[in-house]
This record gives sequence, C-alpha cells and structure tokens, in this order.
Amino acid sequence: MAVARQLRQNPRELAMQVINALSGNELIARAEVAGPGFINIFLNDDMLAAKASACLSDPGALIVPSQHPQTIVVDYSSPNLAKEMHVGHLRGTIIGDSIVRILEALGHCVLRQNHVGDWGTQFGMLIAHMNSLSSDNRAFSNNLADLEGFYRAAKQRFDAEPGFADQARAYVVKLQQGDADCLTAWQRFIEESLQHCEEVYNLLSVGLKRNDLRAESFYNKDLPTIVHDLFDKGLLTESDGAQCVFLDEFKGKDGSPLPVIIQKSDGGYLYASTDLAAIRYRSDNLGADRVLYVVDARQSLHFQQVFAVARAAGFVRENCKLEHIAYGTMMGEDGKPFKTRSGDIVKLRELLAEAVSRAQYLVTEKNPDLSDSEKALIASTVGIASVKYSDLSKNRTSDYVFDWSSMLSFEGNTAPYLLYAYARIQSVLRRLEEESIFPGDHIQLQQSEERSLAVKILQFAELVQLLGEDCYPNQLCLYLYELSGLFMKFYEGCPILKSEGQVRTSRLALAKLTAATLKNGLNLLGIEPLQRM
RNA sequence: GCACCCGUAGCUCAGCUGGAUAGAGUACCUGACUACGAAUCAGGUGGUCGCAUGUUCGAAUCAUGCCGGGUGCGCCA
Repeated sequence: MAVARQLRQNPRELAMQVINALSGNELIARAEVAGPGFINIFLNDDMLAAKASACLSDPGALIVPSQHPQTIVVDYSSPNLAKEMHVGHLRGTIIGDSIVRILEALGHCVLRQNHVGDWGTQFGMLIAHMNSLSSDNRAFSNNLADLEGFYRAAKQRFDAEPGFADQARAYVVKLQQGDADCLTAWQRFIEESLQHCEEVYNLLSVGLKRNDLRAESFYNKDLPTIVHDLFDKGLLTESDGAQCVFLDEFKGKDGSPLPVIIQKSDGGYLYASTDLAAIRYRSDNLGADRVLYVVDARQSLHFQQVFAVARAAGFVRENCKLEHIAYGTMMGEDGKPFKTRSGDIVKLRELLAEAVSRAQYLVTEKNPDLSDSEKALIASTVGIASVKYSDLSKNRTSDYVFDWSSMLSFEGNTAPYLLYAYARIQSVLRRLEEESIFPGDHIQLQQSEERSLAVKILQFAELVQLLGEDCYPNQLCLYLYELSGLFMKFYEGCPILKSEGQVRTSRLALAKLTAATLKNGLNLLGIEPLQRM
C-alpha cells in the first residue's frame, strides 16, 4: 500500500497485479486481495511438507550460514576483578554469550574478548590491604575467599585511614611502573578473582576461557602511543592540565565543550585511553569487520565519544563497524537501582545456588522416583536455565527489575516450559522406539496443528539471520516459546501413539523435527535440553 | 540546563523500519489426569497503549509539545 501511494495507483489494483505476477510460484497455493489492499498468501501444503521433510535428513539446514562471513569481535562480561561477580553482571555475560553463539552458528569467525578490569586506582587499595595481611599467609587466603568482604574492608580503611590511602595511591604508581613485588601481589589477587569468575562461567555454561581474556592491563603498554598519535593528528588539547580531545558534537553542562580525557593531569590514564587502544588492537591486530560492545546502556555516551575519537584519529579501519549493544540497568522493586534490603548486592553465585535448590525441591516433588544423580542434573539445568531465560527473554534495552520470584519461577513463559516440551518429545520417541517404530522420512500436513507447527519450524532460519544483525536474544526466546506452544497444541490435537501407519511416522517425524529446532534454539541461548525432567 | 532511554491489563513484560479485532505470562475464576508426562491444556474476568496536537486512507508504532520515571554529562571504571 505504501508502494501504491508512491506509484499513485489504486492499492487493490496493484495488489492484483502482484498476485498475477506471483502465479505459477510453486510455494503458493493461492493469493487473494483483502481489505484496502492487503495480499493474503496461502502456502502450498505439499511444498511446506517437502521443505520440512528435507530438514529431517539434514538438521544443519535449520540454520542457513551467512553468505558473507565476517570476523566479529564481541566484548562481553568484562567484570571488574576488584569485586566478586554479582547479579548486575548477569545480563552482559549471558546476552553476550548468546550473541556469540548465534554469530558462530551463522558461520562468522567470532573472537570473544573479556575486557576485565584489572588495573587502576582500586588495585592500589587492594594491594595495600593484602600486604598488611600477608605476614599471615593463611589468614590472607581465607580473607580472599570472600572477595566482596575483602574489597569492603580495604575500602573502609581507604576512607578512614589517611596513611593507608596514601600507601594505596603509592602502590598504584609502583604497579604501573612495573615494580616486581607489587606485580606479584597484584597477580596473586587477579588469579584468585579470575577463579571466582570462572566458577560462575562454568555454572552458567558461558564459553569464556583464559584465551579470551584481554584485560585492561594488556593495553597498558600502548597508552603512551595513543597519546602520542592523537597529538600528531592535532586532536589533543590541554585543559586544566589534562590531555583531552574535544569534538564538536559533544556538549556538556551549560553547552560547554565536552572533553574525552585521554590523560589525567597527574599523567595517569583513564578508561577512554584503554578503550581507544583496544579499538585499534581489534581493528588492526584482530582484523575485525565488526566489534560489538555488550555493555550497560549507562555507558552509551562514553562509547559514542570513544567511537568518534577512534574514527577521527584513524584508529579503526573504515570498513570496521563499531556497535554498542546496550542493555538496561537492573532496578530494585522500588524502581531504584538495585540493592537488597540490607543494602548489599546479591552475588551471582548465591542467586544460582538458590535457583538450583528451588528446582531440586520441585523435581523431587514431581518426580520422586528418579535417581539422586538424575535429580541433581535436572535441578541444576532447570534452575540455571530459568535464571538465564528470565533475563534473556526481556528486551535488552529495557531497564531490568530484579525480583527473586519472577527470576526463579518455573511456570508459564519460562525455560522449564521449553525444556518440558523437549522432554515430552523425547519421551514419545523412546516409547515408540521400544516398539521399533521410528520417525518417517516424509512429513504430511493434514491437520491445522501440524501445519502451523511446520510453518513455525521453517521460520527458524530467517529469525536466526535477523538475530545476527540486531542482537536481540529475547526474540529467540519468544520464538521458542511460541514453537513450544504450537507443539503442545499439536500434541493435544494430533495423537501420535494412537495413530497408525504413515500418519504416525509423519507425526513422529514432525515431533522429532520440533525437538531438533528446540535444541538448536536452546543452544543459541546457552541452555542444554534434558532427555527427561 | 543539555543528551539518551522508558511510560502498554492489578503485577512482570512482548509488540515500535505505520496496517486488519493491541498480545503473552502471572494473579483471580471455570473446566480437563484409569495419562502419547498436569512443570501441561481448554475457557473466562482484566486495556482512554502517560496526555495533547499533527502527518496519514490507517498511529501503541512517525513528528512536535507537555507530564511522570530512569540514566549520563572533566580528570572512577
């Protein structure tokens, strides 16, 4: 209808012309004009059935690889190693991981980058606190087991003891100058903190490995060069003793020019400097066609600035796209940034443990006959999948309300719904396998439930392609929920066990294809399906 | 002050490159287990899509203004 207006034609007449042009297309059974000029296209059932059948023998056909594979750098998770990971790290970590899985499935060369915060002022404070304890090695190790408490203790002293604060600042300088003792202490702390992260990554099945670490300290050696090159390009301006880049498009308070501070007045560097070094590394050394920053939306101004400076300075190749994949802030139930009643932050480990224990309770209730080991496997899968799904299923740009009950819910549009659909299919397949009845090679679509289900399955490839561009995993969640819903309707309306002959093998095949699609989609979310639950 | 994001059912959220009667989940009310697995299914109650104006054959969606909330704006990351 939009085209009709441009062409100044009657929309219904134009629709007729389109329909005539479509005639002969074997995919289309019939097409008709509706309302002011809508075209309703009815797909040919035989072609649908043939396409679905073709996927049976080649499950890889469910996802169509990109015709233009790219090298894509994805910067995600990137926790600050000074503290333990908390619920605020959940989004970036699992959204990033899902995006990585989707891009890899599309055949892109994906380079994960875990840009952990391991450098800067707060590490001076931590080293100072460490060194005051390190005379007693055991006490030190015990202290570090609770990273959060360790940080809090150090911070308390930093704020309360002037001598300690001076010591901390001195340690930062020594560290950045490469002092051996400082480096040893620092490395010990980093190692401890990384093990905490890896524990969480393992629990979440997040694919970040040591190889993917590219910490802030990694770019330390490049920072003087960044300053030097910006100076050479004439982009650098001294302002109040700091080295800054001023760009016309950014204005601060009262319309005053807003700087990107590259080097502090005391000679120290900031995160903008590190990010610039990282951009150059990703563009030139990693050869990225696209760099995705999966980072909290509150940093969008920062990234706009850094991207603009990188462009202006030529730190990034023309054909390398830089994108901030922003996600919303986590809020409390009061609509304010999230804190527990006591003002603490919920640790990620605690949240996941709670989820697993609730799932354990439920699985024991639902399926008391399962072995303990199987119950434990189901509980950990269901519990953690629920936490991931409740987060992934929300539009990433929206602010995020943290709520125990919705995050740990197992009913409705939740991970268990999808897992349950999958487990049901496996159950039917097992049953018939015992009678030596196997899915057929050909799917026939006779009832509306079969048809709707097949259409949905065939839309999967297109969706994944779109996800590779937009990076909204919640659309995948919605798809899988609808797919499961259509399967449930099919399951109710089209009995498999009680049918016979070709109808039975066709339905069984359709169920199997549904399972394959579900498994594929769940994998893209970072969720492993269960054979039974 | 400026910029970005957000206001959709009691609650949590989809839908936003304009399209047909605005959708889920949850909560609440009915109904369905001698079972292809009830972590399910079928049905019902529940909406001035923040307000207003505009563009359009047509607006939750686009534009402008207003109201309300969040976030960010020079040496933290």
